[in-house]
Amino acid sequence: MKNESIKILLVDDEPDILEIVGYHLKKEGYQISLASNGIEAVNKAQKIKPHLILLDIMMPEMDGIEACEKIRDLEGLEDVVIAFFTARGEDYSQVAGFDAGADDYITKPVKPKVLMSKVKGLLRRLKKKDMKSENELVFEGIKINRDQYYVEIDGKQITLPRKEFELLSLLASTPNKVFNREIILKTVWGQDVIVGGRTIDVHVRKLREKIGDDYIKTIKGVGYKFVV
Amino acid sequence: MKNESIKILLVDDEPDILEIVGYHLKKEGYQISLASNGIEAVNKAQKIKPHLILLDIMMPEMDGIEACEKIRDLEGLEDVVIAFFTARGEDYSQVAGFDAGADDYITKPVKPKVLMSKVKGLLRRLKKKDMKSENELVFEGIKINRDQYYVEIDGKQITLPRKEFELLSLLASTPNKVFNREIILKTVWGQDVIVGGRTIDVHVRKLREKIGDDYIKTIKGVGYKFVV
DNA sequence: TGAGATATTAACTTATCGTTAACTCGGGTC
DNA sequence: GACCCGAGTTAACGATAAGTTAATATCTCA
Repeated sequence: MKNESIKILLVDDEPDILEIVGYHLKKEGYQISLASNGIEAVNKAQKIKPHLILLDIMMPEMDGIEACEKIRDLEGLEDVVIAFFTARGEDYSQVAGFDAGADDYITKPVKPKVLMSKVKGLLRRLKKKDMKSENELVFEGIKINRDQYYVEIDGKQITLPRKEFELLSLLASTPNKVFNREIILKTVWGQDVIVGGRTIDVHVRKLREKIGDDYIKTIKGVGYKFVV
Repeated sequence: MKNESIKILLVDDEPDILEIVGYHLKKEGYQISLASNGIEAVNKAQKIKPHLILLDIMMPEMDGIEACEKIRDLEGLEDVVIAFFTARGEDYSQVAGFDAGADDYITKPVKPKVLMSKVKGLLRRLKKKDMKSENELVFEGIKINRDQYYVEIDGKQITLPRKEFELLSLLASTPNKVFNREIILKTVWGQDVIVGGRTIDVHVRKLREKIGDDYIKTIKGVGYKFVV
């Protein structure tokens, strides 16, 4: 996931903090939203579904702990990463924070560089989670999941043998692009494997047998392509 | 979670440190494992799946930063808490450490009392997470409890030997994901353990014997996956 | 240390997958 | 229409991955 598609919600009642921290985060390309109290934070979190929330504890209206609990209960925000800002010496115990569902603590004042790498670290967890489900190609009527090694046709799950799966996977990776035999061989079979001239055809046929004739189209004299 | 069931991996190239810090941690009841360089650290982390790793930065073979990155990428260790030991004045910047995925820093020399409360603080995060899921994977007809090391099939409790349990545990940790033999070996057996080609199969067979044939599916030429 | 449990290996079987070979089909060209 | 070429089709064969079993090694714990 690129920084540009990552949303961070920054919550603090001191405008100075919002400005300076926001500035640094924006410079890295993150999408920043701001809130200056707990109620606002909960509302914005609900609305924009951020990936990461940096939450001051001491705030008017609703403090960070309470906001954190509320946010954790919101629909669709189970996976958001929440970190508390605490001024060094504030006597809120970290225990309360972790109990409320925080993932980390950042002590103010914080050097920009340290902040940035903390943020990166926190987002790392997120990325891993995302990657899990990211390996999925979804088209009308067909879904290809590379992790789970299965294909779903009109909602029915089927399992393909390895070569067939890899062939389909390759073609579907860029729909409509024609892959010539050479490229297919190199990618699915490997650099220097020598196979007969009809091998690919046979696999294509077996594939079509299983997923239907509609998805793989032959371009005579050129190669094959995946169409939706 | 009780201290007795918490595993801490302690990594430092100075035997003195290992001994003294290890002593204090043991006194608190934690399970301690030791390593004296980065490579060893990665291997042990893989194998014993500690909850917390205290990692020296300056080490021969592989430094702490690199080890930290490697560990973060291991299967099933996404949630381990990692803290760096740094000698005061060492010029490794904290930024590099956080970038590598560290959760905290501890500056050597450290007073036992301070160390203990740091450790407790770090483990607090863990507790929170653990309480959430109680480390229990629940599916239709099967329940896997990693803390208590037991499996329940249709309400009947069974006990699995270690390897079988870990294998099941790994597969079930992300249902439907296909784990290839390499990953399975690395995770269940450890980095560089060399075993014959049929070892995994045999364990799978024994597992299926006990939990039934329905949960573990073979994807020929790829690996195994857990299905519900 | 020794018994019982657990893990690994070896040797063999089975099933599935990948490939080939031989044949067919169809469109384009002379 | 005869010929050619690229692709489709089919079944059969061989390779390879996984299953199975029993024997052996290793670990664990009293």
